[in-house]
Amino acid sequence: MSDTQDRPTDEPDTDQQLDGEYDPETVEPNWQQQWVEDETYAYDVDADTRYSIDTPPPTVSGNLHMGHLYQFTLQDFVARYRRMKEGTVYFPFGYDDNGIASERLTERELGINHSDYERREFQEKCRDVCQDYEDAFTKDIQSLAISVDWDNTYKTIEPRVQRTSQLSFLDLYEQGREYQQRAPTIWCPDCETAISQVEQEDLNKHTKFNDIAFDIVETGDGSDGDQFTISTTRPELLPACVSVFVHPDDDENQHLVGGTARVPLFGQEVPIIEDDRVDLETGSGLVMCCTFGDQTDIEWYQAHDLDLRIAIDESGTMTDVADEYEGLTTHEAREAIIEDLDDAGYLLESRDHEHTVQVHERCDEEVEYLVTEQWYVKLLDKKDEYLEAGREMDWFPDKMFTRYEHWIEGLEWDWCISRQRDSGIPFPVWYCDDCGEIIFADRDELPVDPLSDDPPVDACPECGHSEFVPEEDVFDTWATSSLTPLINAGWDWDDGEFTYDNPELYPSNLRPQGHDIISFWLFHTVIKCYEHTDEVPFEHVMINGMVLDENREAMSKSKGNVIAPSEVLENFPVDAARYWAAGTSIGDDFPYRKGDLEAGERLLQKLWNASRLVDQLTPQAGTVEEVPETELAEIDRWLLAELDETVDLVTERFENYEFSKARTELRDFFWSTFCDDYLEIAKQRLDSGPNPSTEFTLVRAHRTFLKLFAPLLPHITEELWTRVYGEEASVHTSDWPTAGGYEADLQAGETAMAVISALRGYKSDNGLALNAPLSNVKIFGHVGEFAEPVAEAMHVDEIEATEDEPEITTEISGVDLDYSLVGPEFGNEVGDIDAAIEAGEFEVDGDSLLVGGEYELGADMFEIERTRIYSGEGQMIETEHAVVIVQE
RNA sequence: GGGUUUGUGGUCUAGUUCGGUUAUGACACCUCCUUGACAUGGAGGAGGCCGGCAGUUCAAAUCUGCCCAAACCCA
Repeated sequence: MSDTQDRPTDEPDTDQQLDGEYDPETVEPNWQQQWVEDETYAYDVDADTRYSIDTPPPTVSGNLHMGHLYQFTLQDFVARYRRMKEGTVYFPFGYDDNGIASERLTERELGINHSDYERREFQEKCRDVCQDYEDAFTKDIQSLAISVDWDNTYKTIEPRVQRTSQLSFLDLYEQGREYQQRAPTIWCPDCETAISQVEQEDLNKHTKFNDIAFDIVETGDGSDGDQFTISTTRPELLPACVSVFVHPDDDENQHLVGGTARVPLFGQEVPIIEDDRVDLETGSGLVMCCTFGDQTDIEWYQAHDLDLRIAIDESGTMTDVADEYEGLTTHEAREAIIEDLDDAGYLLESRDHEHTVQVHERCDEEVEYLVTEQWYVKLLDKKDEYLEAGREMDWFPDKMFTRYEHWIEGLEWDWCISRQRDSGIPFPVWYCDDCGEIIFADRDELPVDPLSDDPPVDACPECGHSEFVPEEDVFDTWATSSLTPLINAGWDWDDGEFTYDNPELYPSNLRPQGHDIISFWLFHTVIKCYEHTDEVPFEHVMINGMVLDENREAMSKSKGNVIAPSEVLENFPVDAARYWAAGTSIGDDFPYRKGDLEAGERLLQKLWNASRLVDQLTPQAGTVEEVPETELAEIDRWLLAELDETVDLVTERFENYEFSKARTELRDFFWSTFCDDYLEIAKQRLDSGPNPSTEFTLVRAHRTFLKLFAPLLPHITEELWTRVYGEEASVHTSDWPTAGGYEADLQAGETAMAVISALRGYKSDNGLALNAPLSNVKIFGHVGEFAEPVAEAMHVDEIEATEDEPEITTEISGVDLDYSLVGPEFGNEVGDIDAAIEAGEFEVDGDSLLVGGEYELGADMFEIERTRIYSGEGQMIETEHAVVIVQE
């Protein structure tokens, strides 16, 4: 590392030149601290224009990973661009710390179980554990230069958010969008709570497929019968068996339908019924129905009005229905029952089997289906409306809308929002102990906890009874996190109506999030906000992909391929990591790539060195005077005109969240046009004394580059902005650049740059130093006023440029056809034309081309390809639009 | 099992909406060059016929169909 970097950053000195190498190790942490101290990213309520981002609040469940780094960096590109473009940005930060994830973290961290504590006590422990993680997380986010406004943060467990969440519950109930029902529910026996459809996922498990004999009590048609076989993976459900099903096409077992069977060991007699939902391919073709083993059991239970036999309780323990097995866990009961079946001669076979089971995504425990009383939000009756709501938002990339669409189309359950957990936001609800009437909290009193607060009435309005039972359940965590746009806008209830602290923040401009939670966070947010406000919560939705390892595989602890951000940042500057993150196509999964980090590091070095040169060439950089366009030298105007195009292009890229293209196009223009070409020219022009036109151009271009790079590379641009120009205000709060309306002969410029490039190649090929003089160069082509700059940059003594044809002999070597014109005109004769040209059977006749004596092609359809032969002094080089003759 | 998305040189990627001449760029690789901002630089080179097959067309990476592979979502 350089030892010349001990300059204090708080004393900008415009006269002091940049020197040495860029030292991100000290520069980056300095600025991160400075930005937080200066509140550089504070939201300005009074600004005329603004942009708001509904930041995803991470669940507090562990440490920062690459996904966080990637996702928050993408959001930060938008935030920084918009802050410069619009003036101010609302970029808050939240922690989602009220759900099962943080409960399980607390249990893990402290080695405790929630059921051993009072709810209050356990909640306190959760808060403490979460607080530590949140503090560490905040530091991490700051060290990534995420430009969050740290004055606007929230936690989903804090009282203000609890109030919002309970308010939402009451409003949806009043609108008739919620109901309470006792029904089969998806249940996690490990977490001991109801869960919703989205929280379950598939898992392949090894298990045993058991063939069990059932005694026939009587057959359906009175024929003889002794036993039949049922294949099941879940023998512990035998006590809950309420019927046996036969498929209508199952000829072999048709005689059983209408009969009765006896369940082994438990003895209950159950009906044998016909139903086409039986899977003929699996097992014996006969299936037992238990209340409940899976969703089909629920359907059968409802369709055939079967008995209810509940053999498993909330904790996955066998009930008294299981007779002697009562008190065993389901796993223990399974073992015991198989053994006893075997002893009794009812177990015919037990074989290995692999199948897919539904598990709770948080703990991988197999779900059960229990009949319990739960609260639901209605979804199924408004699918079409919610689809339409999704269409009202702009999706980036738009293909991600399909996921939202399919999720809604596939919905089969209303949303169960009650959870039997400790850490969460309570339902603001009590029940009359006598008649069961539901008593809701007053909106003005929220937040309430029915476990410690009294209901708002002394007597039941229905029956007059004065004893009440509190609702003990808490909300599903998504019931609260689906309100983030409203939390950000300060949605509240005051004086009999809904209000906003910051009405300008709703709807939000942008919802950024991963594609994995479209069906969780995005869907639930859209429907809840839509029901509360009658409008969709977002203008744009930006969906990011997942971070993969270098072999394009998902990072996971079990694969051991997880890369920690801290590991990356030990070896690379944050700006380099951001350069990598900008390499994505939005929505696609994105591999970690060391090469990109290295390329980012090189760009930082290039930017630093180019800035050093600009700084050296323009001693008065901070105070350079604007030169009117009419007084600018042609070459300077050309650079500024090219820059205009890049400004427009990069702006459009940011508007469309095309960070990868913004990065590539900006880098290319900066590196090849500005550094390779223009700086070389400027260097020579300023060599011969002061030149206001070039100095102004250098400064204008350089300042523009710093701004364009600022969203992607916030540290180095800030450092240069301050040091080169002595600016006191941050580059990140400066205005986004706009095109200056410069006009120049871009075609001539392009040709001239190609000539420079060709001369550079000539010198390289001929073993000459780049600064070696060339005595004479002739350019045949349109380079306008740029011959002189070319001569300066390439150290040419004498240069001549002419648009005349070069004084060389040519030989026709072929014909290039414009197939977009020739094709439609000649159709399937194109093959003949090609063949004739190939055979040399063509001649030029004035403006047209005669081919094979048969076809006549117009002037716009072809171009004659010539080989140039030069035998004069010097050497000929060809570029696309010019021929150059060089003499050393 | 169904659906969605993706499949371009060793790696990553542009181009695919509205088919059209030599398929873009970066990283890695090879050769040459100490040039006074930068060797984390510059010049040059090799490497792909666009997952596979079939079709439409004068013309297909680009359109259609089928197949294969991967990821995700849902059964």
